[in-house]
Parts: sequence; structure tokens; C-alpha cells
Amino acid sequence: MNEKFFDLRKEKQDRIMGAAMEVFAKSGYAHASTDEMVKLAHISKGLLFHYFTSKLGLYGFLYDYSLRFISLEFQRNVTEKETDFFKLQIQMLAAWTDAMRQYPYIRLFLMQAEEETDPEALSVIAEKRAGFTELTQQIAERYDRAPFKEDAPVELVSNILWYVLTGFLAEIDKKEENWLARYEEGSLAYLETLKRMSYR
Amino acid sequence: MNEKFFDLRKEKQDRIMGAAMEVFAKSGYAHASTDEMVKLAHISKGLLFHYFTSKLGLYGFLYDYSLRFISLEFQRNVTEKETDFFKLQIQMLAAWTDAMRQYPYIRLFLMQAEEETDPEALSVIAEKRAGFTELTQQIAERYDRAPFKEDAPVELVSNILWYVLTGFLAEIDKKEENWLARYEEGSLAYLETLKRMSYR
Amino acid sequence: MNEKFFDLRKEKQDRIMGAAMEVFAKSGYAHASTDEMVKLAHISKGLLFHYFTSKLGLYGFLYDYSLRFISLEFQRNVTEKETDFFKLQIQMLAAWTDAMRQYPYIRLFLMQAEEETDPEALSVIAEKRAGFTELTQQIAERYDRAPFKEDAPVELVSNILWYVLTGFLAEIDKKEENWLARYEEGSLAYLETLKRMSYR
Amino acid sequence: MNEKFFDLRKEKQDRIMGAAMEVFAKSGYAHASTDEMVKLAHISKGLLFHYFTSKLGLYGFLYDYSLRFISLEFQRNVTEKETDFFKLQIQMLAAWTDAMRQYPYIRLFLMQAEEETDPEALSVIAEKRAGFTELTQQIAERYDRAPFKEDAPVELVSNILWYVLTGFLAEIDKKEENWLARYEEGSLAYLETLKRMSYR
DNA sequence: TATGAATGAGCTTTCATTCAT
DNA sequence: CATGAATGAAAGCTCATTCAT
Repeated sequence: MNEKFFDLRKEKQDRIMGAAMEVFAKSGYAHASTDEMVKLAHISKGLLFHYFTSKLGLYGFLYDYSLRFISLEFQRNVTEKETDFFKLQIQMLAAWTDAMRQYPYIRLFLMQAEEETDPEALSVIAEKRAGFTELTQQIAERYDRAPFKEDAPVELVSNILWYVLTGFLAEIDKKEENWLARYEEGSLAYLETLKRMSYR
Repeated sequence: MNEKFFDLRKEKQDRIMGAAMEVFAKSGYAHASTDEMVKLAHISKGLLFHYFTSKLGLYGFLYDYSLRFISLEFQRNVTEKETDFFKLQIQMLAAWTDAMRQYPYIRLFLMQAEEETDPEALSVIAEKRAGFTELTQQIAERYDRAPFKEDAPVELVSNILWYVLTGFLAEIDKKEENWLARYEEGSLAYLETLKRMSYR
Repeated sequence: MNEKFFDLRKEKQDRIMGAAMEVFAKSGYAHASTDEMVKLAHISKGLLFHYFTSKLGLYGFLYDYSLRFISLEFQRNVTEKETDFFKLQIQMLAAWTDAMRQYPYIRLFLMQAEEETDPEALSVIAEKRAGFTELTQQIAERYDRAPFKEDAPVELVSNILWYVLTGFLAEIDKKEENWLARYEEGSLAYLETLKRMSYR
Repeated sequence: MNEKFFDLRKEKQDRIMGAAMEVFAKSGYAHASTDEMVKLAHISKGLLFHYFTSKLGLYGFLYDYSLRFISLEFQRNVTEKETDFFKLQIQMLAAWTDAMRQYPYIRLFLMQAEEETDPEALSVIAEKRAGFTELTQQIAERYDRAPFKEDAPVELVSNILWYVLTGFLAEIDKKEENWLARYEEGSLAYLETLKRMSYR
């Protein structure tokens, strides 16, 4: 990519990245249309390729950027000393919603990337995944297993929670007003329920 | 579609449908490549269109067929009188795994269809959805709410379970041997855990 | 072509030729669909190719056959001794309508062939044209120039008449009942008018 | 269609339209090949569709444009007050030859359109025909019937003339040099002859 | 920096032709 | 003699990418 991208006004940078995330999130790498992106971002075709060389280059950059961005949000929202599983989950949820306030499609974009099947797309994200995985694993290692019932181990509950928050986000209609607030609220409700179910 | 499709050897019909389901499931309607399908099914380009007229026609047929197929499996596996939530879930899981033994991608295909955004694709599946939704709702109405803890109502647990089984299936690597057995096993484990968590 | 075609029942031969003429006449060589032909003739795809090897072979055969057929009709209808231009024209018109009673699209087929632009098609009809051209020229040579006004020479009137009868036929709706009778009638009217206009 | 087409250099616009008219005129809508058009016009496949969306869109645009173009030529060449049938015919002939100097295939294109049988093609030209038909009918109403012989009424002569000029144009070889001059000359000769034949 | 006209490889679809039955 | 399932080259059309301005 062309580093001069960062010399653009922040607002324009975000318009471009937001548009691209949305299109990639909705259509997946292969079917994502650069035409749609430039229309959404109100820029010209040429400019997109001036900064990112290729659709693949753009995809790789966005994935990298999104991962850095959510990592920073994790660092801001997740407290070092906290060990309670559900308190940590609430902090991570806050990190995600904060991120989505800036880039509404960032989580869907990253999750769509997780399910990407296109070989080209996979080739540019493979190595980058490591950083974020490590971050979440570091948090996972802090989980206090004590309050969990014997037969509801933290690993299982953690997986369940991930599936739930992911499935729930996919269902939310992003065209509705306050969709983000509704996601936050609904997610907290699921968190509460699962806490009651899995703590002694 | 051309009804003569059903005059083909059953093995060939299944080869074609299986290949198409796989490609649609992996790529979504828009990016699904008919070239990939015919390569997977070992048939020629022309033959696919001889039977299904268009990619859209094929998609509509497959959706319809898949829905009928899984409906039959539900009727075979789910007993009329059963009311226990988790016993019913186990029966439904058996229906799905039976179906997947025949058409490994049938569940992913149907779930990808649920998230389809392409307007053309939506136009041919919209009306057909009703039948299966009704079937699952009829089952849902039988759920015995009694054994559930007050603060873990069936509806919530049912949603959670759906998200879990769906998310888990998406993660499984279908290239691995015995993936189906591993899915069945893993799913049953999640079911067990959730039962223990939500029953009094 | 396969000579065994002539061993078929005459009715079937005519059904096949009639269907092919119609499709070629309506669509021209290139766009003529063999599928349409076999549907119209109620025969199978394979049979058509069994007898004619290729679309081009069929086209060449039909052109040849049509030319022979109309030549015979000319010999039956056009009297050897007649020299009056308009009487000869009436006889030729009778030859055409007789032919069209058997093969409704024979004239349109031959005229469409005249305007054919497809190089392949042209290659198989080029040499065959000679026979019929010669026949009409032999008739043309008999024309008695005497009754014509000085400034309306027979060559010019002959061309005009050809254009008129051709243009008129193209306009007639072949789906209408009695279209052939209406063509005959209209053509005779044009003949009458032109006679009055060009004879002293 | 994409209105930006008109921002192209006039020469390029005409190259594209001329090529498309030629191919449509020669092959009819269905068999007309877009590949042939772009080769003739020396542009790429994509560009044609960038401006006209589809073959059908291009066809509709060309028909519309051609009709407007020839209408303007009629307005420039046909004098308001003239009522003599043959003088008006000569003016209309001038309009057509002027138009053909710019777009050699414009008349053949429009006449091929008149005989179009493809349902899709018909659907986009049906409503547009009205304008030009009206224009020629307005001219037809001015014809002075007085000089015509009783038994050669204007309507009949008018039909004859139309068939003649049309059939003659179809026969002319457009690859020959000066074909347009030869058409003009030949047409005038036919006009002269018919005048002498039908005027008292 | 920014544009969008232009390209051509690749996709869906059609259709003449083949061949096992 | 007769069928129609099967093929694959070629057609219409899309879209990432380039480049002159």
C-alpha cells in the first residue's frame, strides 16, 4: 500500500476504510465490488488503487488495521488485573462496541475474514492473525476457574459465549437506528444468563 | 428445471446436487462458480444448464430439495410424543447428521441461504422458507418448560443452542476424515453441558 | 446427406423439410436453431443429424431441393410458347403459390438465402444458384418487348415487379388464415396495375 | 444507457454507432455479435457495455437515435410547401442518402428493424416507431393526386416505390467504391420511370 | 492528488454436434 | 431407425485493474 494514504484527512481515511469494511463484510472477499466501495466512499476508482494497488492489497491492509484497532480497544477497555470471566467478557464487549462506533462493520469484517475461503484472501491474512489470537489468549489465561460449576468448564462456556455473541450480531439489522445500543443490550443479557447458568 | 433430471442414476443426481451445495455453501450465491460445480461433479458445463436452465434455477431447486429432504429426516427422527427439550434437540441433531451423511454440505448450504443477501437469490427462496420454519416451530411448541430454571427460559436456551451448533459446524474442517462423527460428538457434548446448566 | 432420408414416409420428409425451411426463413442460417426445427417437426435431435450430418449440410440440401422443386413448378406452370411479359409473370406467380401450398416457407427461404451473409452458408449455395438463374433468364429472353412503352423498358419493369412481389410477401402475416390466397390476390392486383402503367 | 457516451469525441461515437448499425443490419438482432462490433469499432468489449449496459440497450438506443437522425434529415431536405409526389420522393431520397453518408448502414438498419422477429428486440422498438411513421404520413397526406392516372393511384405507386427502393438498396454491394452515388443514381432512374408510367 | 475511460480475462449461458443405447 | 443425454466452443456480460489527463 501507499503510505501517503495517512496524509489524507482523517475523515476521508475513515470514509474509505469504513466503506471497504462494509462491502467486504457483506459480500466476502471474492464478491466484494470495488465499484461499490468507491460509490459508498464518494471517491474515484483510480484513487482507491492509487493507495492500495489491488483489491487484495486493500484487503490485507484493512485486516491488519482492524486487528491493530481492536487490539488497542482491548488494551483501553480490558483491565490488567481483572480475573473474573464475565467481568472480562463485559470489558471485551465494550471494546467491540467502542470499535463499532468508529467502524460499524469492523467486527463483521473480521469475522467474515475468519470464514474466508478464497485462497488469495487467505494468503494475506494468515500470518497476521497471530497477534490478536495471542492477545485474547493472554486474557483467557487469566480467567478464574473457581466460580464455575464443575461440569461447566470455562473453555466450553467461553466457546458458547463466542458463538452466541457472533450469531447474535449477524442477525441484527444494521440499517435500524440504535442497532449498536440494541446489540450491546442484548449481548449483556446473554452474558447475564450464561453467568447465572455456569457459576455455582 | 428439467424434470428429466430425476431419470438420471441416483448416484449421478447426488453427485451433481452435492457438488452444487458445496460450492453454494462455501461461496454464497453470487460468487458460486458453475465451473467449480461441474468440475466437482465430473460433468460438462452444458449438462448442468440442460437440467437447471440457470444458476438461479439450480439454486432455487436445491433450496427446495434440501428443505424437503431435511423435513423428511425430521419426520423420521423426531418422535411425535417427545416433549423434553434436550431429547428433542438430540433427535434433531440426528436428523441433521443423517442428512449430512447423504449431502455433507446440506446444513451449511441451508444456513448460508439464511444469510443470503443477493436479491436474485432471495427472490427464489423467500416463499419456500415457510414450510420448514413451520415444522421447527411446531416442535418448539412442544417443549416442556417445567425442568428449566426460572432465569434460563427455553427461548433463550434454544437461541443459544442454535448459535452454538451453527458456529461449531462452521469451524469444523470438512476435509478431515470422520468430521461428521466429530461434529456429532462435539455437538452432543455442548448439549449435555447446556442441559446441566439450564435444568434445575 | 444420407440418401436414406428418401426412404422415409413422404409425409415425414415434408414435415422435416417444412420445419427446417420455416426456421431458416425466419432466422437466417446462423441464428436458425436445430432445436426449434426438431420441435416443429416432432422428431429427435439425433435423427436430424443422422440424415443431414450438420446444420450446414441440411441447409445445402434444402437449398438444392427447393431450387429443384420450384424449377419443376416453373416447368409445369410456364408454357413454352408464351411470350407476353405479364402472362408469363402470372404463370410464374402460379408456380410460386403452388410451391408454397406444399412448402409455405419455400419462397421466403429462398429469398432469405439470397440475402444470406454468413460465409459458411454462402459457400454451400454459391454454385447451386446457377441452375435456377439460368431457368429464369431463359424465360426472360422470351419477353416480347413490343407492347412496352419506350421509356418503360422490360428490364426495369421486371426488376420493379420482382421487388414488389418480394416486398409484399415479406409483409404478409403467415399466421393469418388464407394468407396464401391473399398474397395471390394482392400480387395479381400489382401485376394488373403495372401492366396498365407500362404497356402502350 | 450511460449518458457519458455523448462526451466522447464525435468521431468515436460515430465509429461505435456505425459499427453497431452495420452488424445489426447485416445479421439481425439475435445473431448480431458484439465481438464483431467492437472489432469493427476498434474498442474493447468492456467499453461497449460500459456505455450501453446490454446488447438490447444498445439496440434500443441505436433505433431511437437513427429515427431521430433521419427525422432531422427529412426536416432539412423536404420542403414544407412541396406537394408533387415525385419531387417529394426525390427530397426524401436526398434525406436518406445524406444520412447514409454519415452512417452508411442507417437505412438498412432501420429496415432490418422493421422485419425484426426477436421478441426482446421488438419490445424496445415498438413504442418508438410511432414518431417517424407519423412524419412520413404527414408528408404522404400532402401528395397531389391530380397528375396520377386514374388506374395508378398514389397509394399503389407509393407502395411500389417503397418496395423498389428498398429491394434495390439491399442488392447494392456496400464494399464497392461509390456505392452511395450508384444507389442515388439508380434510385433516381427508377423514380423517373415510375413517374412517366404513372403520371397522365 | 484525483479522475473515470478503457481494457481483457473470466464468468454464465447457448447451441451445434456426438454417441451410447 | 430413432432417441436424447452429454459435450465444449463461443456468445453476452462483469469487474479488477490500468493509464492518460
